[in-house]
Amino acid sequence: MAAIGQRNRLQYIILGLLNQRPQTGYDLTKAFENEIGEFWQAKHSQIYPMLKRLEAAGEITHEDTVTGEKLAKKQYSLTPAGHEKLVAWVTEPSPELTAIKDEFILKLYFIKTVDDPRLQPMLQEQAALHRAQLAHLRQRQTTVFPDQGAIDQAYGHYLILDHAIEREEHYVDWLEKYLAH
Amino acid sequence: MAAIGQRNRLQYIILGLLNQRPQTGYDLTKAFENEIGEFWQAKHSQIYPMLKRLEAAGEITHEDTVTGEKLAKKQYSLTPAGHEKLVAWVTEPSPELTAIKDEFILKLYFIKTVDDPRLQPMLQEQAALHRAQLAHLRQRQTTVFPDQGAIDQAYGHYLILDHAIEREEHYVDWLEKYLAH
DNA sequence: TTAAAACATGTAATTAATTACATGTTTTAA
DNA sequence: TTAAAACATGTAATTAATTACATGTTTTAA
Repeated sequence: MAAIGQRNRLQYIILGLLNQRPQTGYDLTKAFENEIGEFWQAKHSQIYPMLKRLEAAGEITHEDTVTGEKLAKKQYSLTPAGHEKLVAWVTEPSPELTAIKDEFILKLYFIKTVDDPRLQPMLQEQAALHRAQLAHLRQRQTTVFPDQGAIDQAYGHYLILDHAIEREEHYVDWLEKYLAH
Repeated sequence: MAAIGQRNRLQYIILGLLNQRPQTGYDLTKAFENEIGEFWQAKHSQIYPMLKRLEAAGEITHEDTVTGEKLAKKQYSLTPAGHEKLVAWVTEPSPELTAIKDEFILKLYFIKTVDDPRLQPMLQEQAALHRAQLAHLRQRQTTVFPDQGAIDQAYGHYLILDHAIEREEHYVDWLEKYLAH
């Protein structure tokens, strides 16, 4: 039998998010639509089954709550076993490089010459896309981290948002380097 | 019935690589270990079945060759239908942002304060990893593109290698920004 | 007051991707 | 001369991930 779930990083991300505060599957899904999504992707159809798995393994538990008249919610939180597993994961080395999938850059690879008429429109299109994403991330930064106190309380969150912003800045700079002026 | 293979970008990458020159599955696998791998990942166990699929669809063909006494190779090349499909893919817009998976950045997210004793060793470890990758990519650049003529013949390839190098440079710079000096 | 958006939770079917299994040849360096 | 590395091609089993299906509640803005 192969080592079960040898990788499976999603479980650790969920443990980490629940360590910050108890949350519902819906809340976790939203987290992947914000900063987390810049460095890992998951949809609710992957998250809900994982929550069941983690609960079955005794690493999280849930409490049923109701909003309004009858909207049922499950508020999940870490057990001591779950917390231990999270700490172990954060502590171990991360020897793997960033895995990137970028369809646009791939298309670029198949442009043979600098005067290909498709090149400039492609660069323009991507520049617009990444400028919009950059503006979005900068907006997030001012709302999520309005002052130094907010940074001090969620330093790691601040770091990854800063990283995402710098990445987009450099992506746009790179595109502009090859944009005809 | 859902649109079959609506996404499936791997097939286009293979078509693009075969458009440059006829190649074997082994050659394609090697391409994913170099620059292509910076922007898309695939193993031979995904590539060989895809080659069969593309051939069955009439988009590529192969020619059997033998190296030495009896080592059989299949040299794949594009058919006109395959070339058409490749051109259509390159021409259509690429509205999706880069998908990134970075386990280290995720771990950082769960570091709550600037004085967490795990922070600096984590940053150091990643800096070493990315500096090594950067050195590797720069080495590639000098060997693959020794002069302007090489660049002019494979401009897209030059662009993506340049992009990969800048990305690693900025990653290292970002890590150093938070490294205690 | 009402329609749309957001909140909330799940499963089924399919596809993508990795890891492991399986086998053999040729070249290179010790 | 020989062992290791690289070349070469595949399939099986498993896991990861997406898309589609399925259903209902609450809040917000027109």
